[in-house]
Amino acid sequence: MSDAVRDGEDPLRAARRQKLEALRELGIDPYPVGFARTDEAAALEQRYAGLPAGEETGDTVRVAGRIRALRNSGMFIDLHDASGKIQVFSHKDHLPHDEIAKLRLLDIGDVIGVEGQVRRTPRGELTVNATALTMLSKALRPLPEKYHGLSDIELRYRQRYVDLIVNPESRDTLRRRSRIVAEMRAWLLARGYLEVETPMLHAIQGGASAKPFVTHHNALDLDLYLRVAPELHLKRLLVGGLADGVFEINRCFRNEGLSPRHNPEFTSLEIYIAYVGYIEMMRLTEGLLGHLAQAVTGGTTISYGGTTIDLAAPWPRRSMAELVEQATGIDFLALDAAGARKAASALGATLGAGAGWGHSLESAFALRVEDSLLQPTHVTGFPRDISPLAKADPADPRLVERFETYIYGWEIANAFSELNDPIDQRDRFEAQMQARAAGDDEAQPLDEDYVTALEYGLPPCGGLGIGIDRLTMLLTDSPSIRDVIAFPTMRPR
RNA sequence: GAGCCCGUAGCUCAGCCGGUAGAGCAACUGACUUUUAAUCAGUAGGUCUCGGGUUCGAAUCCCGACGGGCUCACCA
Repeated sequence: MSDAVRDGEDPLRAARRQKLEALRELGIDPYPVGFARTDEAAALEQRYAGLPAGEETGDTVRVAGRIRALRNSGMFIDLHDASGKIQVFSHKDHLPHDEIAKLRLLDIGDVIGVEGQVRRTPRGELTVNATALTMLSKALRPLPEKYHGLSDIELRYRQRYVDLIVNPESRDTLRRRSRIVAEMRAWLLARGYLEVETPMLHAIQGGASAKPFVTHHNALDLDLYLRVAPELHLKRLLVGGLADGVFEINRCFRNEGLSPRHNPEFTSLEIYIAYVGYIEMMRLTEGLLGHLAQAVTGGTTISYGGTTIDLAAPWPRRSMAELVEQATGIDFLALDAAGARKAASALGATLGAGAGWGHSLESAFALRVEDSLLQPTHVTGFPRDISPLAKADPADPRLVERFETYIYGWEIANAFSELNDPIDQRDRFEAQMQARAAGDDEAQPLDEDYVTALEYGLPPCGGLGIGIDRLTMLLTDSPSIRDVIAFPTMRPR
């Protein structure tokens, strides 16, 4: 009896441990260094696409991957690498006797290297006739069932490595996410914008209305916030003239509830471009998202959850008040703060202590309009009191030059003409401080240094933020944000 | 934070108006040897998430905890 069995280890793992020991007794290192492979599965499939069934080539290749299936006692092996599948044929006609004996020590899940000649079987499967098998990594745990795979949602997220091995859709989604970020970066760099990195650890939270995570720096004996947004630092770089357009693609952290559309850490693009206003940012949004859809799905018409969404530019621009009036018959622009509050409450809104006219309008919008904006729509006319970093609308002091782009009822982009008047900015911060004192713990505190930066002169600029996780959900038709995050936040088990 | 639902073998699932568990795949033993969800015969594998309660008896009913999903609230 092996140690494993004696220790009460699960018998499936014990069997594999015994095979591991058997390999070692044969003088085989089950975890050797490297393997000089010549080809990936997909490359072979492509190169030998014209090879007729039943034909042998005599071309020797070396492939490597994970055993996903063993048939006929190991005579046929499905070997999967990152590019695809290649079949391995282990027959005594090609393999020495002692190699054939080693087949008994192989398990589904093992990573092996194979040298052999390429052929296509009479049944049409591209195959490597193995002349040598090399154990590259012995797997001690069994893989999930071959047909249904791993469908337990919790296990898929907790053990993403298993999910990725057995579920091609999971691999595809995360690869598309990578592609989205790469294409986004390339598209922005091609337009001359500078990619930068700004602090994750903030002494003062700012840049968004959200609850932060707090951490502590020991040497400085200082509480720090994980950033809720990079906005204020990016605009400082614009003040400094580092470039006329700067962007950052990076993580933000918000200490809020989890849901199929919220993960405590998420990735956003934020970009600030000097000498343009929010209208230009609409065009940028349309251009960027259209390009990404094209790159990832091959077109600008996508399908999400059975809904067809047309991303072809231009997208309609509608003001928040107009949309709310259309949906409810209530013209918030004709109401004062008290009237708006009453109207929003009548629609079912629960408004906090410090809620003003803008909060009421926004609540009405969220309750009655948001979900209906399935096709891309730029929503403009945002209230000033919920937009402390946006430039006022010259035509209506209650509003700012801001828009949010809604797709499938979700806020996908948020942009404005950035407020660069340091005196106005200080007033806005002070209003936020009052809201904070009144109980709004998401109101943004005054960032004295940011105001100082504005006093040196921030060029007029447009800013834009896009949530990459939700965008990826849309472009990959993923029902949960956890599907597009490799390791979503989970409660420890 | 609230409501609803879920948790049975490594995986996918049956069993759930109470009588202490089954299948397929995976594993093991053997057969077969051009298969591809290989096939055939056999074997083994379970604190039924955990803790209480009701009961002669609980996977099953009740309560609580833990973990997960969805919805709502907060938010992107």
